[in-house]
Amino acid sequence: MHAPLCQACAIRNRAICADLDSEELSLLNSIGRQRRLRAGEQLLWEGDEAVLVANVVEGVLKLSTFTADGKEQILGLVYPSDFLGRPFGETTPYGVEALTDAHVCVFQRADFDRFAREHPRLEHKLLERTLAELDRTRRWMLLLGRMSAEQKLASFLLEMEDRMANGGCAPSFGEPKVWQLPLSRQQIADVLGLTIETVSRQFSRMKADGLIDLPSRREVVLLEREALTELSG
Amino acid sequence: MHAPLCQACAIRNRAICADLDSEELSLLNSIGRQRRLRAGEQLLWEGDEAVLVANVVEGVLKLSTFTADGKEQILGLVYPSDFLGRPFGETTPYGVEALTDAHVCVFQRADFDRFAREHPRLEHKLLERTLAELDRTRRWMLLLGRMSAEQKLASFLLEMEDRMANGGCAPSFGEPKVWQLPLSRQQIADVLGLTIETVSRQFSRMKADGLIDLPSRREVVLLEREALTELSG
DNA sequence: CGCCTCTTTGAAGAGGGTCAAGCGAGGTGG
DNA sequence: CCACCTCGCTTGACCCTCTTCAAAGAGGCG
Repeated sequence: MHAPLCQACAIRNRAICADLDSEELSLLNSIGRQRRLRAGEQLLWEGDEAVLVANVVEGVLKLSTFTADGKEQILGLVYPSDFLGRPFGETTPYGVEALTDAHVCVFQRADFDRFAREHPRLEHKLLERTLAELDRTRRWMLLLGRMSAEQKLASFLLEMEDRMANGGCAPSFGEPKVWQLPLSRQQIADVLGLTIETVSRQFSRMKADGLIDLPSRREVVLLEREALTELSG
Repeated sequence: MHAPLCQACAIRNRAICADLDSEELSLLNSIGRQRRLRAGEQLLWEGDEAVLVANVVEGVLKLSTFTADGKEQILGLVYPSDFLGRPFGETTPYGVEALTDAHVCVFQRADFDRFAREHPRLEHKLLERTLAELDRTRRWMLLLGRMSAEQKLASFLLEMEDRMANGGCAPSFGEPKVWQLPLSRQQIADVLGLTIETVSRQFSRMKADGLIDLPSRREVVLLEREALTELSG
C-alpha cells in the first residue's frame, strides 16, 4: 500500500487529521506513506536525527530509553490514532519499537512540520493531543514514584484492558473478557520500573488470589475489576 | 501592578509570547493580569475546574498530586518563562503551589484559549513548549523508575544548579558557587519519589564525601560537579 | 523430540522505608 | 540578652519490599 487513502483511514476520526477538510486531507495524503512493522521492529532510534513522525493506525508501540548502566525504562505506549515522534525537534528523544505487528502512517518530519505550520487546525489538534499526553505521562510519574509493585501492576492491567478492549472507545462493562497482552513480562517490568521477577510474582499472587486469570503467557482476564481498582490505590 | 506591560516583561523574549508583534502583545496585555504569590501560596487546586493559565515571570512553583493514601508526588517544577496550567482542558490535573515568592502573569483560561486559537503563532509556541515539557517529563520518568536514591539526588542537584544559576541561559562554569534551594527536604523527597530521611542521609553522605557543601539548610555548593555527574548515572 | 527462549519459583541480600529520638537555627517572650 | 519553644532536619535501629542470583519449568518451533 504505497498510496494511502486518508479518506478511508480506520482512525480517520480519532487521529490529529480529524478536523481537516478533504482538500487538506489529500494534501496530507500526498506527503504521507503507509508502513507496516513486524512485532519487534524498530521505527526510531534514540538520539538519531528526528526525521520521521507518524500516526499509529494499528498495533501497539513502545517509547523507551536506557540508563547509563543499560536498564531500560519504557516511557510510554502508543496505540491506534496516537501520534508519535518529535515534530519541531532536532533529535529523537527515545527509541520507538513495535510491540505487535503494526501499521503506521509516516511523514518526513520536515514535510510534516511545514504542513502543520500552514494548517493551524492540524497544529491545534496536535497541541491538544500533546497536552493530553503530558497529563497521562504525569499520572504515570505518580505510579513510578509512589506506588508499590502490587499497585503498579493493578493499575497497569486496568489501564491496559481499557485500551485493548475496544480501542478505548467505551468503558468495559459486563462479563470479564480474555484479551491479549501486547507486552512480554520483561517489557511490563520496563514499563513499571520493576524487575521481571517481581512482575511475575505479582501475577502469580493475583492469580492465586482469584483476581485475574492467565490462560496463557500473553492472555489475561481481569476477574475482579473492583478488587483490582481497590489495590491500584 | 494591575496594568501589565508585556513590552517591558522580564521574560518577554523567552516565554510563549516571544513571537508576537506589538499589536498582538497589547491584546494579550488586555486579557492578562499580574499576580504575586507568597512562598507556600496555592494557585490552582487539583481537580478544580481549569479556570486559569499563567506564565511564570519570577520564582519557582511546583505541580503536584497525591496518591490515594496521601503521599505527595511532585510532577514538575516550573521556572521563569515557563507556561503553566491546562489550556483546552476541563479540569486542572494537578495542584500548583509557589515554592518561593513568585510573580506570575495569569489569564482566564477561556480568554487565553480564544486568543490562542486566533493567533497561530502563539499556539505554535505553546506547542513547542509542550513538546519540550513532555520530553523533560519523560526523562524524569527514567529517574523515578530506574535510579537509586544517590543517582536521583545527584541528578536533581545538577539540574537544579543549572536552573538556579542564571535562569538556565548558560551552562555553569568556573568556581563552585553557593545557591539557594527553593525546596525543603520533604519537597525534594516528593520530587524524587523518596522519603525525607533518605534524602537527608544522601545529603549527609555527599557532604561527608566532599562532593557538596551545605552552608545552611537551604544553601548548597556543588564542589565536585564531575563526580556528581558520574554518580548521576 | 529436542532446543531455545520466556517465565516461574526459591533463597539470600540490599536498599530504602518506618518509627523514634535527638539536634539546631530562628523566633518569641520574659 | 538569654531561655525556651517550635519546626525542620538529622541520625540511628529495625524491618520489609523488591532486587539479585540461581535453577527449574513451560511453550513454541524446527
